[in-house]
Amino acid sequence: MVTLKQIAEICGVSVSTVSKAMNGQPDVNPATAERIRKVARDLGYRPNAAARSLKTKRSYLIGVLFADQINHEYFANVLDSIRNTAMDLGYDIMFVSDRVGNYKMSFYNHSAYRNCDGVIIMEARFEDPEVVELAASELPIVVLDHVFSGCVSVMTDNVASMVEIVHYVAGMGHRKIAFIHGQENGYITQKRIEGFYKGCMELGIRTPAEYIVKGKYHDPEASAEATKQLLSLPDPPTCIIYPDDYSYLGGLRVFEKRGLTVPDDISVVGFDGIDLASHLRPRLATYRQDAQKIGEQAVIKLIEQIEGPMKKHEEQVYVSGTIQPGKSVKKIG
Amino acid sequence: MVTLKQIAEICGVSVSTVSKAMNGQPDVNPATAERIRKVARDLGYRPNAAARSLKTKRSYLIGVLFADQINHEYFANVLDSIRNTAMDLGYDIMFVSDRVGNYKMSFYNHSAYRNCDGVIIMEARFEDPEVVELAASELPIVVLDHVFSGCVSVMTDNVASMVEIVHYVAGMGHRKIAFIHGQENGYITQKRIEGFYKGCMELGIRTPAEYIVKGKYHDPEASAEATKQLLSLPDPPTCIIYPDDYSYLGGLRVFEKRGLTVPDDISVVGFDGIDLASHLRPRLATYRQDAQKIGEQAVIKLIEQIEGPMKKHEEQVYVSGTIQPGKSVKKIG
DNA sequence: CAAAAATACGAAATCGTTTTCGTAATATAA
DNA sequence: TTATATTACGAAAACGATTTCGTATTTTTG
Repeated sequence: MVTLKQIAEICGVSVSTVSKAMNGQPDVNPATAERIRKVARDLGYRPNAAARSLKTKRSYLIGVLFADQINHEYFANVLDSIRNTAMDLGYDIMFVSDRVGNYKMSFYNHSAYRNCDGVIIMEARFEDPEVVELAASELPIVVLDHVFSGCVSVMTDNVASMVEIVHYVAGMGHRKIAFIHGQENGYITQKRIEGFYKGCMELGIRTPAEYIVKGKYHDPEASAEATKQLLSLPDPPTCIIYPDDYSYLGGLRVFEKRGLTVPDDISVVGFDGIDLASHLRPRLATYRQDAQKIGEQAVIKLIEQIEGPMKKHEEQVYVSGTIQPGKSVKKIG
Repeated sequence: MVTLKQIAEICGVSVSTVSKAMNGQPDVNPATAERIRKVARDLGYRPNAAARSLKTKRSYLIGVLFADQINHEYFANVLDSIRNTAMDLGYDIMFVSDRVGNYKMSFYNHSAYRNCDGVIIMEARFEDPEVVELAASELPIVVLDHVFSGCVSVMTDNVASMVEIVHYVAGMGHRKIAFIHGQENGYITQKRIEGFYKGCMELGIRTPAEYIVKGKYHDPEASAEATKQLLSLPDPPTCIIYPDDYSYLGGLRVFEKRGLTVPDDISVVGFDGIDLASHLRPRLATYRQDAQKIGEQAVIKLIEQIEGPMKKHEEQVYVSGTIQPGKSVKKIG
């Protein structure tokens, strides 16, 4: 491994000067600096992150907290965007776990142990005391799809998105609109339910309580159950909004079994706007969350806290998505 | 930040002794060690990865090279397994990219810069000189779905899996079996094509060249194209094997448009065995790759090279998958 | 031309660990 | 009891960088 010291010896200067030359410090003769850099290049010098981090207390490492939805296309897309943006801005991404081998280590301790400059909390059990500890720590944090006091949050405006969906569906003539929502304890679920009500209210649509049933995100089984429930209502809905695109597969299954065709017999809308939705026939109408931008904002807002004058603070960043029409909603009335 | 020095002062011992106590070295009085550890615990001491790594040349960090298929369910599952296994064994996972900010840095240099103890290459452009450089470096490497000389590879036995699929399909009475394969330049594609031929050969099935058409992995569009091509053959196949489960969606679309029903009019088989396959109706018959085990083996084999007596070497590790029947193949004849 | 300012560099401390080697104190063996 | 072995600890060097501060030299200014 080639070190600054070796370069210094070859160039006949001190280690300090080499360091400065490599970092583009002003107090080194341009000619000398160039000579040093050339030698460094020729020798294949590369800095040592550990040494640098030890001295500067900056690791250029961003921790990412990811519980288990890694195989969810939407989250995967966000993660990918986080990775790309971080890379663009000179940071690396590391997963933060709650232990190191047999040794138990809280999320916060783990992040600190690795000298992470900040952490993005995406997809975690937000009530977990360890997650709360992390959020409340002095580390710069960005949370996705949740709000922690004192932290920056980045997410789709869930109220607005549901309002949009309701408007879209109502615009197609539907009045009997059902909503299968995700886990009730989640922040975004609350907001989406709120948005659903709001949309209905704005349009003067009276929605019976039975039209709002609980399901689970990314879970076709749960959606299948909920769908059956809705279909067996004395006055079933003409349109069902699913927790997300993927879980709609459960509903689809039920329709097929009962000989119902989408959208002729029943209209449906998803959420997320993953590629899957556009490969289904009929194309699934959905609300496309801008995963790319959400990941981007997460990183930008995190680095802002790390490098900028504005330290850790509370802020909500909403990234707008868009209705992606599709053919799964029938025009009626 | 609590350091060994502070603990040493409080306990009235030297830094060396504290270090030894924390690491369970034998040359420290058990009573003293316990006393030190208690103080450390009370103070919330946590080691500093950078300092440790700088001194020991071991980072307990595994680099993962991931080009862009992160939103592919199969890869996501492998990644998840890698993450879990690494965590179990005391390692962290970091993505390795080919630059740091504006500064271009090869995959190898990046891995070395971060002191990665080893790198798992999953899903990369294997012909990329930088990937080749990384594979050829002194760093312990494990490659997935590809073979590099001098490196450990972990993958499904692609020949055997295709043979199994052909046997399965033939066992259902099919003789006219088509295969849409992925990108031809890939190692696994070659192997799968080989397996397909082998299976047909073993069963004395004469497959016309037109039954083997090229498509792309994870790409429904390409599969749609290939499917059309197959269906318009004078003597079309009774069963089509797709590059993977996801890309089958493209085929499905074509069938629906033409009014063909699976499996009554046409039988199909996928590859991967992702959850999606089991949520489709009819359930898609597929070859389930054991993503969990592949990830596990990748990490185990990597750490074996890092810690074990057996240094970097060449080895092929095959993880067997299983046929997952489904209802998409009709019993005929 | 003298004084002040700017330039270019180096010595040395430091970051938080680990590890080697030396040594006093104690325990064991002869 | 003396010689030897063991135990328990510490001093100090090292890992590879960054950074502060001091200083000799050169340049600018009045």
